Amino acid sequence: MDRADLALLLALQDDSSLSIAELAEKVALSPSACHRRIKALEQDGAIAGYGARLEPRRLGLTVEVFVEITLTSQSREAMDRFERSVGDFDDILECHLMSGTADYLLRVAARDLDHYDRIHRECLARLPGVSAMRSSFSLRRIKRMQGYPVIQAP
Amino acid sequence: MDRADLALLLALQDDSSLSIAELAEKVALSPSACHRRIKALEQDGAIAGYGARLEPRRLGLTVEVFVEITLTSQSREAMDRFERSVGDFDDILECHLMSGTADYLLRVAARDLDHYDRIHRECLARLPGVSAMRSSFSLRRIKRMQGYPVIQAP
DNA sequence: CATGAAACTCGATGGCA
DNA sequence: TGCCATCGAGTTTCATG
Repeated sequence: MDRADLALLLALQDDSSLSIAELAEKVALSPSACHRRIKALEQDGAIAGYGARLEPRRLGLTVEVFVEITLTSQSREAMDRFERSVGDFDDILECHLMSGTADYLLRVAARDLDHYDRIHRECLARLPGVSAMRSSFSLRRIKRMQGYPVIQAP
Repeated sequence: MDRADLALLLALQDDSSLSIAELAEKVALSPSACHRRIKALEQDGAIAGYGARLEPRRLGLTVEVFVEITLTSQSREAMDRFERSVGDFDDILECHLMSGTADYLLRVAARDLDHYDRIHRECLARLPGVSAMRSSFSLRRIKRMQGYPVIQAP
């Protein structure tokens, strides 16, 4: 994974609709070398896939929520059960096991507050072993996540 | 924006490397109709772009942090200054203006704790008008954000 | 006027030097 | 590894309901 690979990853993360020729120019590589490296990065797993970035507002999603969750028990079984359950609900977009006071951080999107209320009752409230739940609403998105920084190890 | 458009958005968000023919089959549309609708959705802004999903571990990023920030003042000027500053730092991947106790939620990724410490000093500490900052570390990613749910309005 | 089919063109792919 | 030929897919056009 050299400098050219990192440049490729950065360019592809930013815009994967570029043609091989355009990419090749950006990273100062021959088109064929470019093509081979991309295939290698895909096989390697560095590139997990390709997707369209959708505008949530255009999907009618006006509410974005971060939910901090504390479990009643931090036993291995309780956490396993909780994590398996998280996978079952499509309304939970993202989930992290966290350090600090809360145990988990969830991310949820909804059409409006009514819809979020429904998700809260039908999905979040059904997660097993939850002792406390704190929802924080995003009032406005200042900066959108476009991907991860691609930096060279020092 | 009818049912077929939503199905298209969902499919493209999930995997934009599909061919038009494959997409057309998925959404039960003719390839040409499929092509036209995608172009329309791109122009419409529903599709903001296309990108590769990179695996942060493969980029050497082992640390992912959510940072809650409180400002000293909630005046329009203070918030504007803060938000403009957020845009200047590439290390800040995402930023939301939040309801509740904290004012802003930031998302940061780093190679390791040393690296995060450096980001903390050279980037986060330089944000203007910050009165309190609380970092929560993601110990493990349970569920990855693949995009937004595409649902039909009721 | 919107839709589907077919021709065309361009870029991705694989083999070769 | 770079170049070229091939093939397949995206794009445009035209004909049709």
